[in-house]
Amino acid sequence: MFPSLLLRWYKKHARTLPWRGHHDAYAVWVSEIMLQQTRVEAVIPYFERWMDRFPSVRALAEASEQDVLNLWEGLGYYSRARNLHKAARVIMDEFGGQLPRSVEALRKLPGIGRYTAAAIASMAFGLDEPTLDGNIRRVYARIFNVDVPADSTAGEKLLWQIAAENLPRGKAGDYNQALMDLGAMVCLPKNPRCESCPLKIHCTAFQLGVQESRPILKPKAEIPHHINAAAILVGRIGNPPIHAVLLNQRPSRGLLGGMWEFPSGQIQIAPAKSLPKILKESYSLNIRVSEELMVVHHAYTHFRVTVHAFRCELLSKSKNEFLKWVKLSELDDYPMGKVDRQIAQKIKHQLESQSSTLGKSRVRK
DNA sequence: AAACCGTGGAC
DNA sequence: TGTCCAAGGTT
Repeated sequence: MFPSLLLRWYKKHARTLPWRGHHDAYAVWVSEIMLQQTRVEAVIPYFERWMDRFPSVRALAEASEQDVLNLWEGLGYYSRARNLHKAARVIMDEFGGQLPRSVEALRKLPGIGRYTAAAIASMAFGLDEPTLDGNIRRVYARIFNVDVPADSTAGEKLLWQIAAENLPRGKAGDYNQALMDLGAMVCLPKNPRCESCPLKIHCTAFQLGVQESRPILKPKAEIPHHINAAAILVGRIGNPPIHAVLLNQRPSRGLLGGMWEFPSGQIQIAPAKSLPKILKESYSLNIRVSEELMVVHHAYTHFRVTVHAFRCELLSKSKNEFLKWVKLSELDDYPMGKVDRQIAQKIKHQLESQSSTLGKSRVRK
């Protein structure tokens, strides 16, 4: 029925994307991981840089995690990068550098779930595997007017079944991508372009005029708002002494795992007063607050945060193994989340303009 | 099952 | 301006 209509539409309207036509399973894999919860436009420059720097499974496996996270900085969901890195080493060790050619084996690799395994299997290996992502879920929920929550257990089961039943044999790769292109360009979440949709005559939700309210999704929990305080400790290291700042490496699990940050903590109120106590408890750092440098607002997926960044003075040395003095000139080599990168940039500019002013005044005399 | 995990663009 | 949400996976 509609699969052949969709494939015909796809031949004419398929997007030209850097990872299409690669027929290199590694490129397909990298692109699928990057595309998880991330828009095509955001992925393209990262994909190009990645394939340039890590052109093969071997190149990725031999890289350091620091290098991997640096290339990923700004894309978000950093466990994807760490899992990609881990999986590359598994593929070298257990599969001789070649991706396994079955969904079962692919799914055992870290970072590859049901969707990604089927996407790689169908697109890179030509296997008859149906898949389901946010686009395909929306397209099917409209065509078949699915009226149970699409993100519930029952809804997911039904939609995966629909995906399997409608899969044209021998064309799964193109078909899966066609569904996603349709979802991204025509069957949009809001204001879908139904009049130019090749499947409108088959779309139950469109016939009933309820396409805007499909898929039905479960209500989302409210997100909390936190207040954080961060300490900017400036020192001098090396000979001749160069400006450096004290950074902390976050634990490998959880938010911004493995990334670097300015020592910080969550507080209730009165950030300047609370900061010394927090740093004492969390990092064994004895500090005195000197001045407030900046305030940063940021929205993560599950909470919002307001960060107060303070210039501070170190009162005694700390032995915390996760803390490190980093030269301003080497700040870019340390992967950070957006908030800390913003703070780092500001500190860098401030100290650079300071030292250049001092330099000029010295020259004058 | 529900919570957790980033960022940026569109409206 | 706040809200939604985008080629999901893990715990």
